[in-house]
Amino acid sequence: MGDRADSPHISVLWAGSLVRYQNRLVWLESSLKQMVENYFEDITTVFRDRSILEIDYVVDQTRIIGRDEELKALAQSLHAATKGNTPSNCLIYGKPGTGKSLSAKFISRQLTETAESNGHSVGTAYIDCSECKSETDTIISIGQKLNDPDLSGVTIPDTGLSTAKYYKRLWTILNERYDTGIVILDEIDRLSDVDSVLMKLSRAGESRKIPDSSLGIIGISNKPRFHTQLNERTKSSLNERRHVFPAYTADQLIEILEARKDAFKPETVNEDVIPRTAAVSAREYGDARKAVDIFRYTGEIANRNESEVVKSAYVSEAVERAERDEIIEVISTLPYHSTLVLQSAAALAVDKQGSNDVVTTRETYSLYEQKCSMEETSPVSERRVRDLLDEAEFLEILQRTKRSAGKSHGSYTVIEFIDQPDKVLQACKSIESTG
DNA sequence: AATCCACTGGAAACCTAGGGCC
DNA sequence: GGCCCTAGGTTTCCAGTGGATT
Repeated sequence: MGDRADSPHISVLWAGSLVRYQNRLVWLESSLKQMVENYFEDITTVFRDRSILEIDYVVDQTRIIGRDEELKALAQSLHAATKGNTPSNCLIYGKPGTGKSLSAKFISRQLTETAESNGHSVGTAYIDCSECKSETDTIISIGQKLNDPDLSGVTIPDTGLSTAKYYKRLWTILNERYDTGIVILDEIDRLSDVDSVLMKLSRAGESRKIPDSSLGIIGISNKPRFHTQLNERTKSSLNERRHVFPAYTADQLIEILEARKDAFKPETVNEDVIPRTAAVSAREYGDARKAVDIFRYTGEIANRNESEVVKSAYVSEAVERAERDEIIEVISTLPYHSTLVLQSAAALAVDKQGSNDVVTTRETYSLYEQKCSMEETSPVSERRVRDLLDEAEFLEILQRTKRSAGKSHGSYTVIEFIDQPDKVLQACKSIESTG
């Protein structure tokens, strides 16, 4: 034990140097704080709560701005379900951003609550058909959303069963759990076997597959002529009511944007920003989603310019950015070879801008083959490329028209871009660079 | 009105991957 | 473990088409 550190003399010395050392540390720390710039402290932001400008944010749980008439009409079609009876099937049409999905979700929630207070159970399944394109996938999703294995006694595995078995399990779930099931099929036109799905769902009740339950379908599409694609038997068994959602007016857009103004700090949004954003959006699209996007971008531009207020001068740049992001969003969902094909077609279109020359499938394919050899990937067949172009046409990136060159020259297809081809080209490249 | 031909798009089949059921 | 199921991407094949020209 007689350790040196135990001797009182040395302990005092140690303690003294320790105190000096600690003081020195404190001094160092405080001077460091003065020297190191805190990059977060200097950021000026006009936002108070940006999440209010996310499209899914629900501003008001009790209503949807500008859609009172449409909600009333939907309620009319569905009201039978509040008393445990079979509701009418509905098809909702309207351009993007006209509040179709929001309204369908809103009304089905209200329906569930009202039915519950009447002592009836309603189950709702919201399906985004752009994410489950096949019939089986759709039925799986519906089943999984409505199911509770403890109550129904069945499970819905992700794969492995035949389509017929998935249907059977869905009927069991409906019988065991609900008086009424509501299936919302958003972007229903993306569904490849739409006739088969609608036919089986709409006939489930009459064919006594679900004797203890009933089923209502709400289809949502932005293609006004969607129902003409359905075959006659589907149409007659669906027997749907159609609801058309008009584009928002400038006044309604103003109201929508005003309701989200709290996303910004008080007094940061100049008076003319909202009317200008609403006017631009109403003139070109009547699309609330885009209007909200543009509104958010004006704030981001203000931040980037280190401005403490959002000025109406930022609106046109915000519009451009919204358009660019929209193209990028669409293209980024496409498979790799699809972007190569689009890039080829867009490059040709840019090249030929201003001339009378047109872009054809054949030329696009040749350029695409060259691109593939540069990228060291093997090209898909020309037939497959026609399908990829078909998909791009469906997504409204481009449109095609068939022409004939006459006797001994055959026919060909002309590809034209709906937006400026250089924007498509830029979008493809930006996706490529981000991986 | 008949002709001609490059191109289109439907159909079938193939392949791989993933998974449940008995 | 063997048999069953489906999705989704792809290739191969080929009948049909459009419209300027003859």
